[in-house]
Amino acid sequence: MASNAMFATVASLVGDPARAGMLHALMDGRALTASELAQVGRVTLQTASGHLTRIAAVGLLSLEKQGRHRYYRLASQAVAQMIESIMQVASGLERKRPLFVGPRDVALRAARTCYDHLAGRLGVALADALVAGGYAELASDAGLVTDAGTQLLHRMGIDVDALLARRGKRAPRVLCRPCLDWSERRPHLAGAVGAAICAHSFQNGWIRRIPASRAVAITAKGQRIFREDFGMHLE
Amino acid sequence: MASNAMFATVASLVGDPARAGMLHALMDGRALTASELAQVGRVTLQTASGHLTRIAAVGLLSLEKQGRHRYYRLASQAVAQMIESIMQVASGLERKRPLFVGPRDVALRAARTCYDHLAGRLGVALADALVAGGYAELASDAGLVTDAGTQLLHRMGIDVDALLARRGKRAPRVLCRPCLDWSERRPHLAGAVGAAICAHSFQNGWIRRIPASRAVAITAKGQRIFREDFGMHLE
DNA sequence: GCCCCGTTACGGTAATGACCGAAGCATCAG
DNA sequence: CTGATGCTTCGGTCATTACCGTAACGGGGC
Repeated sequence: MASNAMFATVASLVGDPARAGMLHALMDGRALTASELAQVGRVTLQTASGHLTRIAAVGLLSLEKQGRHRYYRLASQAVAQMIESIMQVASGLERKRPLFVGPRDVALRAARTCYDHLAGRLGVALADALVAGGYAELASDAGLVTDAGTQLLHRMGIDVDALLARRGKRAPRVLCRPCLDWSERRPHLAGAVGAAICAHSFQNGWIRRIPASRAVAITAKGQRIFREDFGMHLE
Repeated sequence: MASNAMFATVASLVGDPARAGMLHALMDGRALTASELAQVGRVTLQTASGHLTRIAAVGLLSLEKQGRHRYYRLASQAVAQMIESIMQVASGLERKRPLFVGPRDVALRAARTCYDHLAGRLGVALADALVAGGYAELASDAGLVTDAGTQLLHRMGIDVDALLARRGKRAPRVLCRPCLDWSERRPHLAGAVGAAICAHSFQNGWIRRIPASRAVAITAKGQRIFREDFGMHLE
């Protein structure tokens, strides 16, 4: 069984403030260098390096060397989902407090990535629009993309069928995972479909990353497409 | 936002071996007394009491007094899902090791509860049977119960429609959450539907709890019903 | 009244681990 | 080769915290 020891080890690895900050930063799915992670963790490079080797040794992070840089990224989707679920609990518990909202939070709340899919008001608005248009159904437990939805996505250039076939599709219907947004407290689209939409949005210049942050900005092109093609209400 | 501090606090609370053991024990969804939790955590009563008040103060546990006993239980489904996802990661990382399987593990692997639904070979077999019979569809991301499935459950005495109406049903279809089984590495049925089936199985004497464990035993009646009515292949 | 379950407090030990400075190793640029 | 950069490793300090004995206190149950 999942020995109690390993369970505690994993949790305690996440439980340190410096490491938590690093993992948090890695939640956008990209790979970051040790020095970048040292910054977000607010520790010196040596300390960060120690943390990173420990986390990687257990297997929560994977390492790829590139020249004299060493890039760390989350080892798997499972790790991302774990962090997400902890954030879920943490933000739920914090709701009592007089919730401080900084300027960086403003951008994060507007639109951000959540490992591999879109979150924030953008993510929730997208999910709402898909549901309202009959393109998707979404419950707290699970979601699915309707036939109309797969057609819409196909028109936009996302081939959902091919996507699921590549991943070893099991169900005859296109199912997807809802992900409760910690800032909006409403579900948005995650899973393979959510990831595909997010990746496609970057590729086609609908959104772009805001440097040194998980936040993303919606481009003018994106504004138009989200509004006209997806029927979204932004702001 | 979910402040980094609270995030780390929550994770570090789970990250202590004694507390991890207690939370693990609470994953069957029942409420346990402080002394029972002290036992599973392998610490004295004072130490356990300290841990418990700390966890409860943050909000991961809820307390209900009953006579001279104080029962602790997981505060919410979100907490249970968080623990589940950590277990997920931990068991995945441990797969390299020469996996020790004790006698207690045998029972756990056969059939157990996972907070509010069934897991282990029983849970997976149930999910497989529902899928094979066209009663459900299950992907790694999400799942749904088909019309045939709701009818089957209705015949067995579980009114899925009423259940979802009570919970504020949003989607026109009956969606449910898959939960990757850490011992079988295959998905089983979770969410509202999974919980309903589990509760109903207890009520009707198809299964019963094995004392001092999350494991459950399948009764003779249960054997028959699972086999004949659900078309399951047990063992 | 006494016993039981549980919390709380005090005092003390022991282990853990977070942290930084300085040195050591790679890689890249010139 | 040389210097600069990115990162790791080593050594040592310091703070945190888990843990237990002991003990007092408080309610419930009998």
